Amino acid sequence: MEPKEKLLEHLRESVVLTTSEATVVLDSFKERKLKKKEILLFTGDVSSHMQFISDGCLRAYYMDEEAKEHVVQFGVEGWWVNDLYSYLTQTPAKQFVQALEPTIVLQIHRDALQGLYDEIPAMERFFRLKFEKAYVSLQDRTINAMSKSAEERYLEFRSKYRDIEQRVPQYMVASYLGMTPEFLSALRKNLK
Amino acid sequence: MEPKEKLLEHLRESVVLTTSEATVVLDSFKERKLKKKEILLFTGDVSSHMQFISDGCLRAYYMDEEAKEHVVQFGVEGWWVNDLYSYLTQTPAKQFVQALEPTIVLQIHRDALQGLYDEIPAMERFFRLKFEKAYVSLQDRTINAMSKSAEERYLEFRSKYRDIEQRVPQYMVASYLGMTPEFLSALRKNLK
DNA sequence: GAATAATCTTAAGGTGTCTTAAGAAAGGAA
DNA sequence: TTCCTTTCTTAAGACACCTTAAGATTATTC
Repeated sequence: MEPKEKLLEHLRESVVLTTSEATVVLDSFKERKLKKKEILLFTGDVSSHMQFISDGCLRAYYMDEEAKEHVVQFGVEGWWVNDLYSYLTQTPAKQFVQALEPTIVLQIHRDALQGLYDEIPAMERFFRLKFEKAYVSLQDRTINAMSKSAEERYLEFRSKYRDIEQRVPQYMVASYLGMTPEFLSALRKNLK
Repeated sequence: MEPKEKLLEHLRESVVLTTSEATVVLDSFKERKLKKKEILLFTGDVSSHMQFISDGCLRAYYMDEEAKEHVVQFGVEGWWVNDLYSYLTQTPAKQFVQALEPTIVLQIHRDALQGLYDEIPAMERFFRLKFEKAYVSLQDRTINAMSKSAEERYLEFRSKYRDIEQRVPQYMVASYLGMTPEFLSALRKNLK
């Protein structure tokens, strides 16, 4: 399926759009292709687009003071990725966003999106709903991160995102789950 | 200041409301007073209201399998509290919401809020913006919880929410930060 | 298909945080 | 004021998870 078809289908899972609204919306997005390992957003740049993943897989991560990477988020087809803090506050990003596979994203500039919010109420509703859900699932992750053991977190991740586990390196999963790759490796051994 | 005045001021920090819109909005909220320790939402109940805190202080928490409490969130004047998962999915709440002081909240039923979304686009915008910000700050908390030491988390909490630290028992702060009260106590001793 | 890079595993020793148990201090109710 | 409840502290021993370092696999590139 074409990237923009995917996006439209994705939007219509949550809100109602007329044909003419759909045209306006889709025309606001530009396609961007990324090679494996290519970086979509660099630390220090200001994020100025929202990005819908049409194909492929990305991660958002940051480097701490000791230059260690921490994976904040994965994204696959049908998800949105960004350094949202940078996007919302227009300050330099603290995160990188990087393709882990050949990837296609659809980007909309924040000015254009602001225009859509004013013109097409369904778009404002779409993002209101999107953020509500995102908040709830992030809260779930936070609670897990703080109160569950490494093994429990891994098992939950595996049952929830089996597809992602198979597509990304194990050390990135470890990082996403807040443990060392060595510990995850040992833990996995014990499971079998 | 009157509860509804506070709410209106709060809304107008983010969006524009005409006088007549303001009236419609405020009429949709009902005031509810809570005594210290009173419970606003019980585990097992379905959350059907969004709640704005006009005065006082609350916490949201859940009990794990071993009957230990985990504080998910604090809220003071000008914040919103809820078990959002229960509210959004209309399933039984996993969290309690409890007043930690004599508290006044303004509640709006989800059906009424849905009506406002349809009638008054500024309200949809308000919550879109609210959830964007909430998501970003929760993400910050998640990153901290996963990658920082107990001491760092506590110091950050203290500098960010000094007011809350002074209003709630220390063991609840420990729980919110994902550590035991004993450890927080020891940690604080070392700081001086 | 060889060479190089990326990823995963193993293991020993260390540290941060928890558990348990007890007592001390502070707060609220009568 | 006094009593009872809630909250906070102290300390010893335990354990989950980390660090470091090295070698073993598996992918990627030319």
